[in-house]
Amino acid sequence: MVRHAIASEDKRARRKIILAAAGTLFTSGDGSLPSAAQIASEAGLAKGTVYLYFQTKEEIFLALLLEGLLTLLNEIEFAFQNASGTRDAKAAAFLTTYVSYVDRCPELLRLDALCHGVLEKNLDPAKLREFRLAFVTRLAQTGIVVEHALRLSGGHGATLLMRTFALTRGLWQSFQSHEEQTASKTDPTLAPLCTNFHKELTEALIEYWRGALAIRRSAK
Amino acid sequence: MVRHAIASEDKRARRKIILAAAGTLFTSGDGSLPSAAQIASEAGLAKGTVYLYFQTKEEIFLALLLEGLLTLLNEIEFAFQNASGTRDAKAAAFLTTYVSYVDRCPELLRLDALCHGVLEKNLDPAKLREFRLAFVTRLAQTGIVVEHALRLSGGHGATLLMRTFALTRGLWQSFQSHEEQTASKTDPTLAPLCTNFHKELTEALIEYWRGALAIRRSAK
Amino acid sequence: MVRHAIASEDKRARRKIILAAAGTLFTSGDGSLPSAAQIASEAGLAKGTVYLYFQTKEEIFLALLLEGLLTLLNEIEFAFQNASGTRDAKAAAFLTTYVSYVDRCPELLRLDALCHGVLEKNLDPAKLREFRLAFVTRLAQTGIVVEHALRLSGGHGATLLMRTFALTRGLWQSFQSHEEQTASKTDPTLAPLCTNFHKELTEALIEYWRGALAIRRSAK
Amino acid sequence: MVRHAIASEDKRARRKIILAAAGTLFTSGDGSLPSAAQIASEAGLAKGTVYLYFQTKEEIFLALLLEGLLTLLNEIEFAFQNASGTRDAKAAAFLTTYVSYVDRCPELLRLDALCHGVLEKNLDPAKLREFRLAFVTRLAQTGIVVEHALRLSGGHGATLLMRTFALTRGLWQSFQSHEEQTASKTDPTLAPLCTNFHKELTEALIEYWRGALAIRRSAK
DNA sequence: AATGAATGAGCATTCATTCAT
DNA sequence: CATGAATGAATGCTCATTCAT
Repeated sequence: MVRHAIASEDKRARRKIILAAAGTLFTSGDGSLPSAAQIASEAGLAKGTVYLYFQTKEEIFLALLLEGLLTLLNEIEFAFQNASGTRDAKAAAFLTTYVSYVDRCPELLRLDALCHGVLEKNLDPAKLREFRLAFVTRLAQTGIVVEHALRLSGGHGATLLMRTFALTRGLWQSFQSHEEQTASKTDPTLAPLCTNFHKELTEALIEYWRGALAIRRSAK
Repeated sequence: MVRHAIASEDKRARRKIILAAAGTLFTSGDGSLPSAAQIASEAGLAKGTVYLYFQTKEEIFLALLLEGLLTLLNEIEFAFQNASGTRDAKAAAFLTTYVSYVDRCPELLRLDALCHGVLEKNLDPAKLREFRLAFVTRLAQTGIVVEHALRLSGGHGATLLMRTFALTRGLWQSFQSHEEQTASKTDPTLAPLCTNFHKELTEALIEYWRGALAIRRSAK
Repeated sequence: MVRHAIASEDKRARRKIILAAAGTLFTSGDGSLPSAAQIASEAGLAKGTVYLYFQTKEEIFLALLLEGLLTLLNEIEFAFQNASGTRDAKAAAFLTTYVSYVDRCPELLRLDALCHGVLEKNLDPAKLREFRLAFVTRLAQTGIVVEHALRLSGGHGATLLMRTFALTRGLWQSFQSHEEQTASKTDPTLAPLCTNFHKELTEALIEYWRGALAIRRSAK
Repeated sequence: MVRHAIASEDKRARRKIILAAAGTLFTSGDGSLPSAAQIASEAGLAKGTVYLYFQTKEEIFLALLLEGLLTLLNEIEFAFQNASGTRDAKAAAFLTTYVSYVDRCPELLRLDALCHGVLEKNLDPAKLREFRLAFVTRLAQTGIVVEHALRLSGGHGATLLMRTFALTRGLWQSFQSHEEQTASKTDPTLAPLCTNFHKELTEALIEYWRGALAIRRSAK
């Protein structure tokens, strides 16, 4: 039925097809990981074929998460390369771009939230290390771009981004399961949770960045 | 075999026993939720009995999470009530206490991480709302204590705490799965992730609080 | 809460309450036996109390089935006592009455169908014998009335009724699960099953009685 | 371990193996449906494999029931094709054959009795319809053979068979649970039920057929 | 007698993964 | 390489019944 993927470029292409299928299903799904059978079917492949390209189902989603995170770092880098003006202006411009992007990719944060406690469970530790290495390597790169743009000292760029993402993830998880509910019925008792995520994240990041940059500056 | 819990105080006691059993198993476990059978056995009860006190297994752990969060809020409140000195001194004292506490309760963060994607899955939405309401109510209370201590205006105390917890959760998830590995094999390439969680959290929170308090002050 | 049933008349009354509750639930239910908890609740009693009056849940429904069958025999007897005219006229009159009655009591046949394969499974054999004895005793009685009315020889009345009920039960089970479906969608391919139960039963019984009476007559 | 059933003939064979295993267990069992695990084990397959061929456990037994019914219809058809002599002679010959066959296949009636209230419970309605359609289609076919043999008008053959089977089922259920007991302890008080099933069924069917054929004849 | 808390046996089904073809 | 048939581990929950109060 399906052409064999002989050349390694074909292999990579097939991997992409599987990832795309998994992504589509996850995005439109209910939050749980789609089954291997569903992924295969969506990709137009047999169940066994999927396991020729990934060792476990979780590996697929780890790859998907990595892809999402690298894209996010790309965006960040791009935002800083185009930024101009004072340091604070650059930071402000970045935050706006960043929050918008994150807000448009809820599935990234949904997947990220599953990483701890679902993905981990059935994942080769080596693969996990590989994942982290790839992420951190890219993060370091982007960190340098940030350092240049904001005139920070070495390593501080990556740290800043890391904490920025931590705050993002943490807030998203606080607000997440909530969103659905407030959509239908506004419950005044839950007020502290009820601001929407976009606004909340913006405010929190502005606070954090102000503090972080103030310290870095004064530290100089 | 087992005394019937007839008085409502007896019932509450039995509930506690179940929660304690679940907590013990989770803390010493591998990160997944213990089975209902294990919990019952650990509690010295029959499986069916557990379901007289909780509707689903997940409900047990939601209650456990709530308990942990409320205790954390207690600690926070206590820390602020005993704090003295300038605003910054109080904040610094609090952060020290807070980080120490959090560092001593990794299971709280482990459980919290499961909430999204594992607990949610098999949980009565009403129970979830109840959980959030209880948490937010208590959070608001503690928020007021914080406001008094730091002379913040209304609502800012709860927000501050919420974001503090978000940053905590987010960072913990970044560092978590990592800890085990660095314990055994130190891998220099993962440097940005390798600072230990305690130090990282402290630094990040200092940055965030500086920014948050600076804004609040200047806003006045 | 509830008065103790001291006198044995009270006991019988309570038994009736339980039976009535079980009957109500079964009639309005989906075809499966209501749970012991439901019955107790419907009867306004505690679960344990029900087991003071019946040894197993199935025993309740066996009693209910017996009640229904005895009532049916009552009706039959009554029909024959009031019948007049030729033997065939009496038979015809009886069949009309009988079919109408049966058609009005679908729960009796529903319960009867459960007897084999559900009730039996968890029933004290002694109780089962008791049930049959009570039924057969009463059947013999009614059989005699039938014999008088139709001038049959000894034992033939009961046999006639037994087979009449067997045909009823057998046809009902053929048509039963079917009824619901034909209600919504008439499927021409199922034609042989599609006549309604009332008509089918009437025709079949007329055939059977004609044969049975012809034989009895010629046998004389 | 097990050869993969790839060709569709292999698949059909495996289906048969499962059905045979289920049949064996049911026949030698206590009247309840064997567990899925038992069936798989008896068939020499893994539990999961069974579910590749049937969607639910109940579906297996529905298929088994259908098989039994179709075989019965085969027998009937065969009996009539070989019959000769007057109409009554043919009928009498048929009844003898029929009763003998039925008496040899008690598990068919046992399974049939479960259909209402056990099988139905966990069965896709579509499957149920499919089952009925298959049965009725075959019934109509056999009905035509009967009509030719007995010179009945259209549709009466199927009806006759339907009612014959209804009477069979109904009587069997009356006598069934009884058999075991009378085997061990003969209880004279239950006399009306104590004739054995074979004799009772024969008599009842003779009566019914006499009536049915008399009517059909006179109707002409 | 009445209560309702405690018990624990019982089981179909899914689905990630392997491996025969 | 691709396929899809085979595998079998893994488990929450119900509910009839008992028995402490």
